[in-house]
Amino acid sequence: MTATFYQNKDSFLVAADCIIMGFHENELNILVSRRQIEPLKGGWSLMGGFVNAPESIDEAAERIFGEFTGIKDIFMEQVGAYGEINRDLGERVISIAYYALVNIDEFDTSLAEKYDARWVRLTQLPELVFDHNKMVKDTIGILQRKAAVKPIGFNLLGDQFTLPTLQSLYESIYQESIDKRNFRKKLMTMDILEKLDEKDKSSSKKGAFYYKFNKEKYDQLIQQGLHFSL
Amino acid sequence: MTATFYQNKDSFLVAADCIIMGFHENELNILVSRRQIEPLKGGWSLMGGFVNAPESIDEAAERIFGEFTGIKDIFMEQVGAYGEINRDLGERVISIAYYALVNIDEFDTSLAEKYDARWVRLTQLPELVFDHNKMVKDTIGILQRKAAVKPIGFNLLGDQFTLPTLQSLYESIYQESIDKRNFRKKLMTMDILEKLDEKDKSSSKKGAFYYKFNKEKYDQLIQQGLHFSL
DNA sequence: GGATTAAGTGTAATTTGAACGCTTATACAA
DNA sequence: TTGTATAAGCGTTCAAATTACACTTAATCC
Repeated sequence: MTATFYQNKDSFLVAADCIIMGFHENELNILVSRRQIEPLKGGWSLMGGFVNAPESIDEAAERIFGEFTGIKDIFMEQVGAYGEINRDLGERVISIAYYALVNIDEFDTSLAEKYDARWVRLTQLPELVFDHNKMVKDTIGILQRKAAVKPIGFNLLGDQFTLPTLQSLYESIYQESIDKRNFRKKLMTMDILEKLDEKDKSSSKKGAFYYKFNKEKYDQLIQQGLHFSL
Repeated sequence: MTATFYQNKDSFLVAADCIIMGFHENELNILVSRRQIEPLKGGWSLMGGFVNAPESIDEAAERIFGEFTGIKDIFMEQVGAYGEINRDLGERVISIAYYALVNIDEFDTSLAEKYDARWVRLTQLPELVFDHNKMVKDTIGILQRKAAVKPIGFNLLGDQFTLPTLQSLYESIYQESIDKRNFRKKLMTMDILEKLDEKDKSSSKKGAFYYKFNKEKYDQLIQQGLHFSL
């Protein structure tokens, strides 16, 4: 392909880096891997790859995400573009960061092993290569702001979950503890959860009822002017 | 420069597009220009240009902003990366959008004329080339969310302004009317404005007192845990 | 000095958010 | 079988924030 309109312009390698987040044992986790190539081969890194010509940047991010996880159809949004000249020690690369929220329990670890990838607790995130720590930090900011007003947190859970689990998810997103009764009251007022008959007894003798997020009801209430807020 | 680490990877033209916003006659305005080059030469367009190799993407955006306005040191933040394959009809270009908030009255129009640029009311934005309307829409979303919790709106005003003007600024950002007394009460509670002795009599016989945003006081109060909210 | 115009001001009612402790269901051990 | 231990589940009170709402004032112009 030759330039037909824009000539004598510089061109750049463009990468997509994925901040893949999960929730496990009451903590947010991030998937990191050992970098496979030089420079900084073996360093802790986000999942990344180069954008190819025949794909959009969103598609590239989805492809890269799929390569590392085997999962399609996931909640994924752009964080932003990172374009400092020397951000990549190899050569000039502009990177577009994306974050994905996954249900860590449905996660197939076999692919991850291939890339020497592992989940690390957000609170114990190691130093990552290049500007990847900044990407993670920016992601957390987005997550904190967005989870408060959109029901994106449910992407981190299976399709049934208990209220104690949901609460601890929000506690780990906001990094602060929440009053149990106030939290439940707010949820019940919004009326977007469906209570199931089954209980999860793995973490208490009494057991906690499972709930489901009712997306149809949520959409309907939003159309009626409800504002999600947690 | 030859690739030393990353070989056989596709490279891309990268552009920066600027959503330049001002506030005039109680309305948000956006600077648009007639596109100077093919394809779609003459179409309404945001201010844009290609990123050059020796600059970061932020620097490119600042340079392009400066070329069109002559202004340095402006409030400018990234909106995001736009990377659909055919978003630019010329050839494949990945664009990083930035928005800037400027004081429209200090604006030098001579440079703008050179590029056939003009301010148009946000409510009467014409159809722009490529995905520029989407960039504007995304910017408005960011502005609405961010102006509510950070004092970025003041960038759209001169360093002195009246309360009626400030209120109408927020009304045009949120696209809804605000009660005068409640608006003032909230501002006064935050205690971040400094009342001046002078009045602006251009829009009423009584005249409205000028105020200044006190950044030092604001920073200090933020450190003490105050949350800006309007 | 009377009319016009937008600026400036306070209070009551409602809603929202924050704080707080006891009861219940179940498993497991004695 | 009874007792004990554990986390789940539940309601009320108080404070704070938000909303709704109407008259007075300063200055200009005629």
